[in-house]
Amino acid sequence: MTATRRPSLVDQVRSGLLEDLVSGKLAPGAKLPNENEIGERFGVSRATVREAVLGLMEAGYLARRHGSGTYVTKAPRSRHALDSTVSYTEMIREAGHEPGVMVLSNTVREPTEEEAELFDVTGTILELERVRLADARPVIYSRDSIPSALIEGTPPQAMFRSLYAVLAEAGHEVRRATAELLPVLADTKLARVLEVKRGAPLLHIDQVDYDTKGHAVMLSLEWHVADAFELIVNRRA
Amino acid sequence: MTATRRPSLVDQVRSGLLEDLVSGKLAPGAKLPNENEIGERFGVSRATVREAVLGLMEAGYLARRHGSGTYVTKAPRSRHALDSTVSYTEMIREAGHEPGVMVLSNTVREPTEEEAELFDVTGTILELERVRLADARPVIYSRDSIPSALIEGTPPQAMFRSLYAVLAEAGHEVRRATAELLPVLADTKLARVLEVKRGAPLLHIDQVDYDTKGHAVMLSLEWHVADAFELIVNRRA
DNA sequence: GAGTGGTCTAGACCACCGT
DNA sequence: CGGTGGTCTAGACCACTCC
Repeated sequence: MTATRRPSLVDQVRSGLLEDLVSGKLAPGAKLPNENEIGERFGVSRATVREAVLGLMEAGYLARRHGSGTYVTKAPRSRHALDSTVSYTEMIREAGHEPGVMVLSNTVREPTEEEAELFDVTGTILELERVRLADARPVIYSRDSIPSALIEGTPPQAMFRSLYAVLAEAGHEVRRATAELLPVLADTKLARVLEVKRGAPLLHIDQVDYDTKGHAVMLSLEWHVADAFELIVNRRA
Repeated sequence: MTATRRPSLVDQVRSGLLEDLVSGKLAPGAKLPNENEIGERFGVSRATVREAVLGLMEAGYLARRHGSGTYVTKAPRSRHALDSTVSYTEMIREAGHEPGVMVLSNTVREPTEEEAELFDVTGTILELERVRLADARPVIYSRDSIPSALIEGTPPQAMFRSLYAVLAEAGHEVRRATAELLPVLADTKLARVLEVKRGAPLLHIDQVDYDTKGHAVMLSLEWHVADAFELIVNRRA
């Protein structure tokens, strides 16, 4: 259905300002009008302007300086940042490569002890073993586990699409995730599926995805080829 | 001086709620009073309550459900998350280890091409080569570069403390940072200083720190021992 | 001192959840 | 339907920056 909702006033102001940014009407380093003037332009209150600006600040486009003004950031936002996207398909595409997926296995099995503890629901686990491709080159090997109960009725061929889309359609949209990072060496199996040498450096990511209600809905074990694409993390004090 | 500033009302409400959380008065899964009641309790308006709750949501303690209520998150917040701290000293301490630092070198030199482009100021670069310890075990080797102009007048012995503290005192408090992650293998030098085998897996982090004005103030090249402590990244959709 | 963002209020109406 | 969070307003005063 993808209900077409009226964008909030905050959204409208944010989009309006963003348009000025990408069109170049507001160049990097330029100073924005003050908050009252922006409010007049869009016909909204100052509180609404502030929330819109806050969003653009978090996205890295703007910087506020108390007592001075609001300015356009010089350094453009880093794409495919690890902390602001959860979809690797998107990440690969934004890095300028053609994303692809190869399904190695698709099984239903009993939960492991770790999974039984992690997931609130009981029952079997659907495990998907895949290799992601960037321009036909293997870049990520992953083993994803989802409780079968969460995606009952989803046709098997849907598994070839994004698991996030599958979960969202089943009413379990992923809102946030926790990822643990660990550098490892490629063993024989990983070397084969990722087409690297045995002992090559890989980044292992152990990730748990949570839906809007805060329930764990997917466990992902991933191994990333070292130089496939830049993995960026934005850190804040 | 560390000016003692009156905490804002938002801070007071956030602290008050946080106290209930850590004391267990509000158990995981419990439902909070509605926003008007919280406002009455602290004597503030609903907007103030909402901003405080927003902070606790971003920190992962609370979850709001439209039309239902605000609830205490079940999974406790992961400590030493890579995206919410920039100080490794803190990270090591929170992981339950005694942090330590060994300074390998402390030199002043001309900027590299990359540094000249990155930093807004000109002049020489102060480079600090260090090994961080957790309970006397080497866990991170780092090479930090700061434009000398930014920390003029800082006594040399200050370099043994946190560089973030040094920068903050010089009026360049670090607000955010961008980190690029890359799994690598230990070469001979890294193996020696980190006391691991040659070819051992390491996590290389290439980080740029920015101050409140958005200017780059420090460039850090780091190599982390694989299993020293868990590196977590919180991701949001 | 003039102008900016930072904080806060009191109230209104809307959208969603559960009974 | 009542209760919850989601959005928004109009106005006030404070804190900081810069001339």
